[in-house]
Amino acid sequence: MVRVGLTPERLTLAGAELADEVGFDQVTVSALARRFDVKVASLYSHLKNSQELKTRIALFALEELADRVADAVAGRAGKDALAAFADAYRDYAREHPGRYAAARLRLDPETAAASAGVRHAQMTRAILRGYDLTGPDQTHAVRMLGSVFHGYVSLELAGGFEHSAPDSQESWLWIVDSLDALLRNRATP
Amino acid sequence: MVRVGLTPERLTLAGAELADEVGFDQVTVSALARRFDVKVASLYSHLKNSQELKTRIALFALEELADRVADAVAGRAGKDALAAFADAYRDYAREHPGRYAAARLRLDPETAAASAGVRHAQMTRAILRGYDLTGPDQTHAVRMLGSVFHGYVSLELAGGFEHSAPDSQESWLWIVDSLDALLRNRATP
DNA sequence: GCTTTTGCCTAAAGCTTTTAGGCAAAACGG
DNA sequence: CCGTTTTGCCTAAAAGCTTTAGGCAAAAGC
Repeated sequence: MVRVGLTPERLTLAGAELADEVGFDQVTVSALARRFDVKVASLYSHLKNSQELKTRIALFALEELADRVADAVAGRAGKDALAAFADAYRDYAREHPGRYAAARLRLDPETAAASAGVRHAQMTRAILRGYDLTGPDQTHAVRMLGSVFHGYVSLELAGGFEHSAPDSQESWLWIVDSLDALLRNRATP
Repeated sequence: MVRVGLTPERLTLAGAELADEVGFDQVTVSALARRFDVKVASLYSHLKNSQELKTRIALFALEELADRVADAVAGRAGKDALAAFADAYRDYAREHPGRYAAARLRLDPETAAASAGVRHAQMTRAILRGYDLTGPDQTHAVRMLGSVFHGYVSLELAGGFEHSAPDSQESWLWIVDSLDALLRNRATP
């Protein structure tokens, strides 16, 4: 009986990889056990249940994505920062579709409050510092940016823009451009 | 042995209702059988498999949503049409979260091409007739509108805007307003 | 080196999907 | 109206996923 050295962390990472390969909702405790070549029940010493596995992958993905975004926007401002933010988001989703899907898992409020989701919100607000938006306008803008980026990436991943011209990349640039113009127009004089 | 009168149509509708109650991914052949108080295997005379059930619900939802949107935008133009389109979309998602999730199911290309998804694209383009966009700009705009509306609705359904001011409704109006302005700015002179 | 802890195991129950084959109710045809 | 065909729901059963309980041996601690 050789010990493989399972830990919640290793299981989470392997789960994230599995998610990217087969899709987040195909991530099961069974599939993970196969991947480590151990019996299914063995994983239950490290995970409370299947839900915990998914939550852990979600938190991991949120963190990883937040790190990437932070890296991308560091030292940038204005439209430059906006584009870097948008690209970081989109690139992550394309490189790691399963993890991206995981990051969208609905977390219970306490878990969400303790997650890197908070950093995401902060960084979005930071982007908007370049645009002089005041009061509720800032929140509206945060919500709009979140919606556009999430919406676009999720439609793109679903293959929505695959079989039609122009290229998705062009639309992406057009949209980022438009958002920049929109935010500048909304700026308080 | 009383016959209940199962048909693919009744199963689809019941599946849609079930989706709204418990979430689209909790819709199972088993749950549906329980709802009709018949044995699970009985449903397999009417459905090829679980996937077909889900696809049927998705197609049903797409159709229903397209009907609603068509109704909402009929006789309107410009910003008025844009707002009606947006609201129809959002209201459907809030009234029928499970069906809305179903409508986002990834369909294989042929199924998608034969679905009401085509009408959705046409109606989005129709909205843009009020904004004099030419060539690729129109496609970019279609993609952006789809992204914003889908993104917002999906974040809202996930509870993303629940515990913070200002009210979600205000942001929604702000966003529709902003999109209208954006599209007017993009119009070719 | 001996004890305690830990990690992976077997066993088993419950749920979902799916296929195969059976029997009785409904529909059809004379 | 009765006999035949079709249809609809049934039982049975296999295979996969989740989860719990209890066991044994490897690793860690003294």
